[in-house]
Amino acid sequence: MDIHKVKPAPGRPRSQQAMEAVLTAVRQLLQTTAYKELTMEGIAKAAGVGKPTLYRWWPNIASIVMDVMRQQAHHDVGVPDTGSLESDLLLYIGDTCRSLTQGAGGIMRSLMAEAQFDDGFAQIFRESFISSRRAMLIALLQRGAARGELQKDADLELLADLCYGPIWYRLLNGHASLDEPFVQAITAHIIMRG
Amino acid sequence: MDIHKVKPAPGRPRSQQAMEAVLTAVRQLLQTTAYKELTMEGIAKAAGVGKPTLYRWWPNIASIVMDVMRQQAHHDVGVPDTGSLESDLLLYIGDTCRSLTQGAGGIMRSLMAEAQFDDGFAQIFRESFISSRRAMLIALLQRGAARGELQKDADLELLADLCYGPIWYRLLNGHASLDEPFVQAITAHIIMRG
Amino acid sequence: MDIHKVKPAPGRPRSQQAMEAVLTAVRQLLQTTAYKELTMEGIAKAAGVGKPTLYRWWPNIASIVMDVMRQQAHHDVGVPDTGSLESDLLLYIGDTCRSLTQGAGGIMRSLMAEAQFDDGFAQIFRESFISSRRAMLIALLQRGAARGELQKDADLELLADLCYGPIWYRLLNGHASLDEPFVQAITAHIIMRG
Amino acid sequence: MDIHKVKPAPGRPRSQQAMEAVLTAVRQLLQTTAYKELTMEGIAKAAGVGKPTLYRWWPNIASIVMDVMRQQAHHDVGVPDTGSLESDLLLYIGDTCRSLTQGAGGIMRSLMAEAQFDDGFAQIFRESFISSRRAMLIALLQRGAARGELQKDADLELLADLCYGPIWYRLLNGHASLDEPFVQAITAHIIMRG
DNA sequence: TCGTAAACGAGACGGTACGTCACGTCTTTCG
DNA sequence: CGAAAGACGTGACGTACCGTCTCGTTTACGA
Repeated sequence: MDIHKVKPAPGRPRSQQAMEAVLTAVRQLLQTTAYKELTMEGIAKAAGVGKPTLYRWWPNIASIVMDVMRQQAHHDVGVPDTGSLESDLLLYIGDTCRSLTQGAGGIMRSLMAEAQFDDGFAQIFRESFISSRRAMLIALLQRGAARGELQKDADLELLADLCYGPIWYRLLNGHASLDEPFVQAITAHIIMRG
Repeated sequence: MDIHKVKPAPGRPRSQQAMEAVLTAVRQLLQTTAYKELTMEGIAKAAGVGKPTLYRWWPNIASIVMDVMRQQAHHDVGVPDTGSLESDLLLYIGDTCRSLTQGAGGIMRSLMAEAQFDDGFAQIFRESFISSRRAMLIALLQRGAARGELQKDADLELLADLCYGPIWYRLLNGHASLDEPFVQAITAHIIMRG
Repeated sequence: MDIHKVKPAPGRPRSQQAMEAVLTAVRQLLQTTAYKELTMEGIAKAAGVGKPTLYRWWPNIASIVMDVMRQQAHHDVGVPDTGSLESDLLLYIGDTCRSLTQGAGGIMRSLMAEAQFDDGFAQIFRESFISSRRAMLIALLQRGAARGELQKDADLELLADLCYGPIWYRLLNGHASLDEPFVQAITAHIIMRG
Repeated sequence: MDIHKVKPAPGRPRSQQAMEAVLTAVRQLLQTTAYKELTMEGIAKAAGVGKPTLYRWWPNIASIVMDVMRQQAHHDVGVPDTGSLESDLLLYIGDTCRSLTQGAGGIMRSLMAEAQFDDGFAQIFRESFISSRRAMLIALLQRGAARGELQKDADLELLADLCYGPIWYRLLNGHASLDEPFVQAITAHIIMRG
C-alpha cells in the first residue's frame, strides 16, 4: 500500500467523464445517424464537450468511432477450439458474418472506407481490426494444420485472404448476403483446398 | 431506312467541349492529387468551366471520377478466350491485378470507399464496375464449365466472390501484393475447387 | 460601488479587432467603389475577416454600411442653439446640406434606397438616421416656438417634413443642388409659415 | 407628304405578342411578389418568353417595370383647371397622394430606389416620371401665378420641391400618411408662401 | 412560291456572389 | 494550469441568377 500521496498534477484535472461522455454520445449518435453524418462539432455538442478537448484525444472522427467499436469488439467473435478445424471454422466464420449482419457491418464498412482516404487511420484500423482478426484466424488454421487437417505446405496467409476476402467483398458490395450457406461454402472451400 | 426524323432537343446543345474538358482536367488532377483532395471548385477552375455546369451533369465528384475511369476501363482488361479455363483465368486475373497495381488501384479504392457512403453512387458504381466485371468473369467460367473444366454443379457466383474477394481485400488493406504468385494461387484455387 | 460582479460569458470573447477591421475596410472600399458594388465576399477579404464572422454580426451589407455611417454621423451635423430660430435653422440645414453634398450624400442615397427593399433594415435605418435627425430638428423648432418665433399652433411634424422633404427630394433626384440659396429659401419658408 | 415608301426591315418583325405578354406577366407578378423578388428568369418563364427576347428589348428589370407603370400612369392623376389655384392644388395633390396610397406607392418606392443604383435607369425614370409630373405641377402653378394668386417673383421650382418633397419623404419613410389633412396642409402652405 | 433574314422559344454556357457548414486553431474564463 | 466554451479565419459547399451564346423554328417580306 502506498502511503505517499500521489503528487497531483497542477491545474485542472483531466476529465475522465469527458472521454466517456464522448464515446457514449458517439455510440448513441451512430444509432440514429450514418457514420458519414458525424461531425466533430456535432459530437462535441452531443457529448457536452469542447471541440479542443476532442482534438486533444483523437485526431479525427474515425478514431473516435474505432474506439467505440473496440470497446465492444471482442464480445462478438471469440476463437473457438473444438478440436476439429471444420467446426472451428464454421463457428468462427459464422460468428463473424452474424456480427457483421447484425449491425456492426455498416460501421465496419464505413471504417474500411475511411481507411482508404486517411493513411494514419488506415494503419491503426488495420492493426486494430484487420490484422488482429487475421491473426486469430491464422492461429485457428495453424492448429488445424498441426492436426494434419490441412496440407503441410498450405499457405495460411492466402487461406486467410480466401476467407476474409469474399466476406468483405460481399459486405462492401452487398450483392449477396453473408448467410449460413455462404459460411458453409467458404468453410468447405478452405478445408478442401488447404 | 429510317423515315422518322429524330426530334432535336430545343435550346443550346450540350457542349461536348465542356464535358471533355472536365474529364481531361480531372484525369490530370488525379496524377498530382489524391482523390480526396479533389473539390468541385478546383475541378471547375482547372477545366475552365462554371461550377453550375459541373452540377448540371454530375451530382458529385465520385461520379465525375467514375466517368473518367469508365473511359479507359475497357482498355486495361479484356476477356480472353484461349480454349482453356486455366489460361483464361491466368490472363484475366493477371490483367486485372496488373491494372490495379499500375495506377488504377488507388482510384478504384477511393471509388469503392465512396460507394460505402453514398447510396446513389454505390448503385452506379456497382453496375458500372463491379457487376460488369463479375459478369465477364462468370461468362469466362461458364465457358470453362461447358467444356467440363469445372464441376457441373459449381456455384459460379461463389467462385466469382472467391476470385474478386481476395483481390479487393488485398487492394483495400495492402497487407500483401497482387503479384504473379497471387494470380496463380487464386487461379489454381478456382480450378481445383470448381 | 458595485458589488455585483459582471458574469463574463464563457468562451473566446468577440474580437474588437475584427469589428473595427470590417468597418475600416468598408469605409475605404466606399471611397473607390459604389455602394452597390460591395459584396460580402469582398468586404471579408478586404477586412481580412472570415465571411461567417461577417454574418455573425451583421445580416447584410446595408447594416455594415450603416454602422460605418453612424460612426461619423454626429461629427458632421450638430444642433446649434444661438437664441434665434432663423440662425439655428440656417446653421442646422446648412450643415445638413453641406454634409450631404460633401460625400455622405451618395451613401445616404444608397441606404435610403436599400430601406425601400428590406423592411428589417428600413426600421433600423429610420430609427438610427431619419427619426433621430427629425427629433433634433423638432427640438430646435420647439425652442423657437417657445420663444414665440413660430405660431402657437404650428404643426412641428409637418414643418419637419417641409424641411427634410425637399432636401431628400433633391438629393434623390439630383435635379437641383443643396446650395446656400436653397438653405436660405427653406429656412425663410419655415419661419414665415410657422 | 412622303412619297418614299418606308423600307421595311427584312426578317421576322418584332412580336407584339411577346412584348405584351411580358408586361402583362410582370403586372401580375407584381401583385403577389415584391419588386425586389423579380428576376429576369422568372419574368421570362412567367411570360413564356425567352430570356434573350427580354434582353433584346429591355436592359434590366427596372425598365420593364417602368413600362408597366407608364402604361397606367396617366389614368391616375390628371391636371385640373378649375380657375382657382387652391382647388387645382387640392385636386392635383390629392389625386397624387391617393394614387400612391392605393397601390402605386410600393412600386414607385422601388423605382425611386432603383434609380439610386443605376444611372441609366435614373435618367429615364426622372424624365418619365419625376420631371413630367413636376412640369404639370409647375404649369398649374404658373396659371395661378398669371392670375395673381402667387407672388410675382415666386420661385416655382422651389414651390414644386416644397410640394413633392414632403410627399416622397413620407412615402419613402412611412412615418406619416399621405392623407387629406396632409394634402390640405401642403396646399395651404404653397398658397400662403407663394 | 420560294429563299432570306430577323426574331422567336429554349436552354446550356462561364461566371459571381450568395449564405451555410465544418474544419482546426486561438483566446478567454473557470475549476 | 488544463479543460471547457466558443469566436476566429479558412475554404468548399450547392444554389440562384446573371447576361451571352447557340440551336432549330417561325414569320413575313422581296425576288
